[in-house]
Amino acid sequence: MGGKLPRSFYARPTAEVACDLLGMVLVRRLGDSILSGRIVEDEAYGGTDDPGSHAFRGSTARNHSMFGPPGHLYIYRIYAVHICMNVVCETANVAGAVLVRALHPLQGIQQMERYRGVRSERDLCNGPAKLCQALDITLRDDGVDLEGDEIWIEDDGTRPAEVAVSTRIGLSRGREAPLRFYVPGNPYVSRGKPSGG
DNA sequence: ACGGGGATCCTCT
DNA sequence: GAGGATCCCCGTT
Repeated sequence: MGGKLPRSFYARPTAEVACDLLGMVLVRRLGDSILSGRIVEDEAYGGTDDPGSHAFRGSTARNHSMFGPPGHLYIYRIYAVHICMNVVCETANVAGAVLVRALHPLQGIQQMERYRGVRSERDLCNGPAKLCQALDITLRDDGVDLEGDEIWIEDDGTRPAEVAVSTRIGLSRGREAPLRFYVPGNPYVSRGKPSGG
């Protein structure tokens, strides 16, 4: 147990945070409702030294949050349609963020089904854009502080039985780096295929 | 189960 | 002006 993760948890090397986030519970408060799910898959993205990262070419208007203080969200739109959610790591002015890729739904499943428009529990949060839709996380949440009371991550004492590592999914550059972490055999992991190297 | 294509628009070159 | 850290739908095995 330990409750809401403090900023110090995020103020570490990004790959280390990505590994440690497996098993933690992402919580979204919407009014009086609580939606939550356990993180079963994520990826680490570095700074100006990581060609697969949005921060590779330095700070811009879009990736600004990646260079900010740890423990905040970096949200972006992808393929014109979808939203992805990242947790900012490292220290201020050093870019680094963990892309949350899949959740095992826990609380508020009926509400997630409404936001997603699907009934299958396994399809609610098994992809980075799916989980944002399920938890009603939008571009307006870019920069949100995870020490606040809208979105946060908790440690409920549960740890994954096993952790596996692979290359990241969907990249054309930075494909070789083994920075994707997931719980092998977990049915809520996304269907994407690692980019390989 | 797996794979290809379209949607659709903002950001940076 | 090109190209996405994706999803969904529709094919074929």
